[in-house]
Amino acid sequence: MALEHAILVSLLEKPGSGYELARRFERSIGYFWTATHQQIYRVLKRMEGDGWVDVREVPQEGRPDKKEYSVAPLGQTALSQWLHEPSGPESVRHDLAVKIRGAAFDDPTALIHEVERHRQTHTDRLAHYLAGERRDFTGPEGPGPPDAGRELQHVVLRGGIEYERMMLGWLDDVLATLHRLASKH
Amino acid sequence: MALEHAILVSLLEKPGSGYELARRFERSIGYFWTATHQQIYRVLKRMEGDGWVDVREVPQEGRPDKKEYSVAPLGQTALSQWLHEPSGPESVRHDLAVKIRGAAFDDPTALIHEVERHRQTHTDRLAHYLAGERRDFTGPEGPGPPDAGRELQHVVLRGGIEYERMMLGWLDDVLATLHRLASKH
DNA sequence: GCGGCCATGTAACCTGTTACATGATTCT
DNA sequence: AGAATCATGTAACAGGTTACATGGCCGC
Repeated sequence: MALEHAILVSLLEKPGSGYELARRFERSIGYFWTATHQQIYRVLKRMEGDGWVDVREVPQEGRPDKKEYSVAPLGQTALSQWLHEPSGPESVRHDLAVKIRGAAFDDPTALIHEVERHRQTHTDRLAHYLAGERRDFTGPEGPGPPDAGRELQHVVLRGGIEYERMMLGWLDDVLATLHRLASKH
Repeated sequence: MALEHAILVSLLEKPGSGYELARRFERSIGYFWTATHQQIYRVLKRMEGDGWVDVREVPQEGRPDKKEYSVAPLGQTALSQWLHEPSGPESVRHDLAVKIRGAAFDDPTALIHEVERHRQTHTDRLAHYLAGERRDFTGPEGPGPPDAGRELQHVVLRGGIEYERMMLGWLDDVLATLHRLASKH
């Protein structure tokens, strides 16, 4: 399992509460690892029990108090160990591909709207990624030391961007195929 | 959930046993939806109880008897209904991206081997997909009616091919980044 | 007053993974 | 003799999803 490790990475980048982690899993990290707040609270509690993270109660004004988590030495070790062991092939789950093959036994044209909907979400995400790239990764690299973290975050973001571009191209191919099938009958 | 639906599509393409389905989930269908045989037997039993599939005991010589499943009318209806409802955004799980961001807090160069390993599996898969495309989707379309099923299977395969190409490009980018970080210190 | 954000959780349930179990046949 | 393939399953556990629950503050 790797949710624990994703949380460790996020907390190393910046300590925060379960709620804040949940928000991050809807944004940056969520682009390659999804998790709900229930899942996060559950795992965080286990990690606390295992001594992977430290907790600090932070009283707040005007809003509920929060528990700020940060990575403990044991967590560092666990992460390092995980980084050094090979990870298997990722399991894939593409509803849309199943639907496209299933459409052969139903009305293929009925899928056009669904595919267009997906196309829209990928367009939006691409725009969002590109905005993030412009915001965080343009300008001079600075005269200081080359920031490894920054470079690595950037290359992951580039992966997201390429993924969205690939998907848009493929979805156009899918739409063209569906339209061809529609006109041929 | 869509494992049920993936099974329905597979059985519509060709009826078969649980074992045969498990094999298909290692090949063609497995490219966009993974499942183990245990999972398949469990779900198949539920689908049988729900009247989505019919079973036929097939005695065999020289090998164990098998149960051949095929889609029942209720299953057809269920599939059709699923095809017409929108599906949410797919949940993503990319260990490698987590590891890359995590590498900022460890030794980034240690990841090089892991990334190269992934690169190799993607190279292999691409070759495999391309071989499948040559085998199944070359030659004249034939003078007969345009086969919707064939066209749709092909467009899904093209998606797989584009995905692998994108991944190879990105992994090269990742490797270049890791090497750059390694040389700068 | 209503909806949304911040913040934390519990409980039930459904899915997915790993390990174990059996047994005949075919190939090397 | 040993390994691989065909064929079906059970059991235990880990991980993920959905629904429910609470409660103050802020803006419209």
